[in-house]
Amino acid sequence: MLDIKKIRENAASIQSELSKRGPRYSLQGLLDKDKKRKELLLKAEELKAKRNKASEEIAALKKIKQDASQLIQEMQGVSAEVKALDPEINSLTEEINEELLNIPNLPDSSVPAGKDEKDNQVIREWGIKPSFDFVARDHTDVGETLDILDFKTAAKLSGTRFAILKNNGAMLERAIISFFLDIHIQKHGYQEIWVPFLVNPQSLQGTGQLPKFESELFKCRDDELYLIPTAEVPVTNMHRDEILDAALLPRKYVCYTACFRREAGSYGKDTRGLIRNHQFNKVELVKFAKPENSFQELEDLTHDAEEVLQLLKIPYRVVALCSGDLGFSSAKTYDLEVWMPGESRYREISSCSNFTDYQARRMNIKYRDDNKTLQFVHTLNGSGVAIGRAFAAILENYQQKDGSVLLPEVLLKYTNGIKIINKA
RNA sequence: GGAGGCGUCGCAUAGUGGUUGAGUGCACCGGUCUUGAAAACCGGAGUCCGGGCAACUGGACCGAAGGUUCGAAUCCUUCCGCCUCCGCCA
Repeated sequence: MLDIKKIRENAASIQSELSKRGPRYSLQGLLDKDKKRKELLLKAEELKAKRNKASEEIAALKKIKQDASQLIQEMQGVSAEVKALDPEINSLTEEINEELLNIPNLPDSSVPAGKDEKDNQVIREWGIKPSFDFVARDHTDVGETLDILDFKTAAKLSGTRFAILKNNGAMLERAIISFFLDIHIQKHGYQEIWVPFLVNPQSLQGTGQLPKFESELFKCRDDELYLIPTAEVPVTNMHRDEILDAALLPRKYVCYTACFRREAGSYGKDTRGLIRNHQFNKVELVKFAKPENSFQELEDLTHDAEEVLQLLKIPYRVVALCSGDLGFSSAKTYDLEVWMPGESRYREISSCSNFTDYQARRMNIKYRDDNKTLQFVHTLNGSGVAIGRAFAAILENYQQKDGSVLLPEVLLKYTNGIKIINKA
């Protein structure tokens, strides 16, 4: 969340930065409540100071066995006043907090201004789009023909937007996961971590999914637990309420998890194939960084994610999200988009963001700076990268005229030497 | 699911209604001593929210929320978390 002190001091400029996101987030109600709360707080604290002092006097009087009944009577009145004020202050505090939780992060000044995804900026492109002497098919078509993807049976088990991977398809999914993990662990120096796929509401509030986006989450009926929409949630929350050792920053984690999203509101969109499923696999990169380095860390993290696509030799581009398309908690985001020949378009496969101190403030994650002052860390994360979409991209970019799919060379050591997927 | 135990300032602990402005040990920071270090000794240190140009100063915080009281780490209620044992189980 944003710092209430900064909002108080720079209301106008923060308001204008917020409005770059598009929908109006008004700070006025917040400021009014804050002012009211401060007045009441001052009053209550004065009363409490008075009471604390009198309590000492009463104790002293009782010790020498003198009568304190007049003071006690007086303090009964003071305590009654306090008892009236405190709940009012508490409910104002709660309301203020609630409003703060619903205000998104401020876009960084380097973020291109814009309304929606059409205003996103292509930063760079990599690779050569494959050319085929036949009509390229989409991954659903390719996968079903090879009997490695089965959406019909998945629908029987769970409904739409689920997939079953079969035969060498299941094997390929596993190979991609292992390959991504190994690159980030061995080459990029991330620490491997394995986490729960179910988390409590507090964790989701920490990273920003709650309270505003509950409808996107799968929730357990009998327990206060949610299925994670991304590994970002458990991994970032590992350090909730902690003071991190400055010498160990940046901390870099890589984590494979399944991810679960309700995709409410995306009815009719990408209903086919692997692109937008309720359950998908992802290898996630998460960093905790010092504020002065966080934007450089974002560049590095983005390059780390890009490298797995380069190694797979899949063409992609890097896009800077504009202010209107930015995620709720993010100050700056680069999307990686892979080329999908079957659709003749780019598809998002990774999203790399710097959340600055927004999540850290929600989660209370700090470190001591060079002056030994406590500061909030900056948190970052990015997909490195989504497995299902990488699977789809491989099928489309590596498809052959006869319907088979060649496998990227770098995967050979993970596929038990299988170089090509043919119909079983 | 059943029974029992426990949640105190980074860690470990003391503390059952009023000098608790939460003690002690370890760890931490500064100093003395030392060629340097260790040890020893001396001293200092928490977080959050306010007021003040500042020195400084008010309030809150002992898992959480309520309650009793002039006054709560301490008493009462509810909740949460952790541990141990039993049951069930991959």
